[in-house]
Amino acid sequence: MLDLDDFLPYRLNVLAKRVSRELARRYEAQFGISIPEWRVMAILGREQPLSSNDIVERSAMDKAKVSRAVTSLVEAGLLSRDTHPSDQRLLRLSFTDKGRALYERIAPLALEWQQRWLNCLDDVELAQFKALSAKLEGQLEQLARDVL
Amino acid sequence: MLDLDDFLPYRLNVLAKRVSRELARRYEAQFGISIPEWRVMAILGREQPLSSNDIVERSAMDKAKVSRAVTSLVEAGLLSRDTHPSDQRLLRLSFTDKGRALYERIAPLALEWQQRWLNCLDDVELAQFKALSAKLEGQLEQLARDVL
DNA sequence: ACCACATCGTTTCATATGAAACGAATATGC
DNA sequence: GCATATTCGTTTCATATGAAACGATGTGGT
Repeated sequence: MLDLDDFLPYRLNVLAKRVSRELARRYEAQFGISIPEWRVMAILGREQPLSSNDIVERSAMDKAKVSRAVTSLVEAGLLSRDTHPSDQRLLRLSFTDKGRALYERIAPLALEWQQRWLNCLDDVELAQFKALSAKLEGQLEQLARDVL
Repeated sequence: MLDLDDFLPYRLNVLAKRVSRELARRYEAQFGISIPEWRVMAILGREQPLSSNDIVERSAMDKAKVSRAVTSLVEAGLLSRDTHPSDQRLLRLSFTDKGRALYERIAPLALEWQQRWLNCLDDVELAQFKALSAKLEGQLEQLARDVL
């Protein structure tokens, strides 16, 4: 029989939504930044400058969402949006000083929060969980391809 | 440094969203039913009749969402919505014949799909994954409570 | 009996979402 | 070169979302 509490797609959704809610509560309250905006920041924290499309590829967000997040961040003075010199369709997104400063304040807090969350698992368990998640994601891609 | 690909809240969200998308594709295409609607059906499949509030408690959905899903299902002729005899605030929701028939068609397919997804893990791995998910969810509740 | 308060489900409202249409810029085929 | 197709990012549009207001019903205290 189908028991929703044992149906993994459902369980995962509940878990993921709760994590998001907890995190969003902190981002938004303390820094006035939404989750999509924070994702853009996090990606730029690793690599800069990037086009919107680069961010779409690295973020699993659709381009409309990225476009809106970028617009907000530019309006908030956190990102600069220049056009690529040799291809005017592309943006060149990078932190302003203010943006980088904010990133450097948030990133450690996000990691620290994650740490507090994950410390209910030991190292082996955490590694297992990540590995199994990756397997499940891989399998999902298989199934998605089969349908097409 | 913060690497989004290694940031579990993000990874979980991506995974959960992809699973939902895959499942929704099947529910909606084949049965004309949304995920919130399907959740209501799944809960009623286990226990009947229930009030909207019962479903809220069992489903991790907010009451507005449940209300809308129930309305759709009633309009589609899949649920009957009677009022509780001794407390007129409560609904008594149960399957119509058509609703039960649909449930009995979908449930095995959902389980079978889950089966195909999860068969990338062996039994031990699956048990581990579920146990670790549960731990993470428990810890999340702890952290949420600390903030309040 | 009455009044204040709580509970149930619906509805309203402001916001978030993503698919698709779009305009601008570039690449490709002929 | 020029017409066509493709890519990039924005905007539009229809829908989904959840917090809060709401009306209806019940409960409890006096």
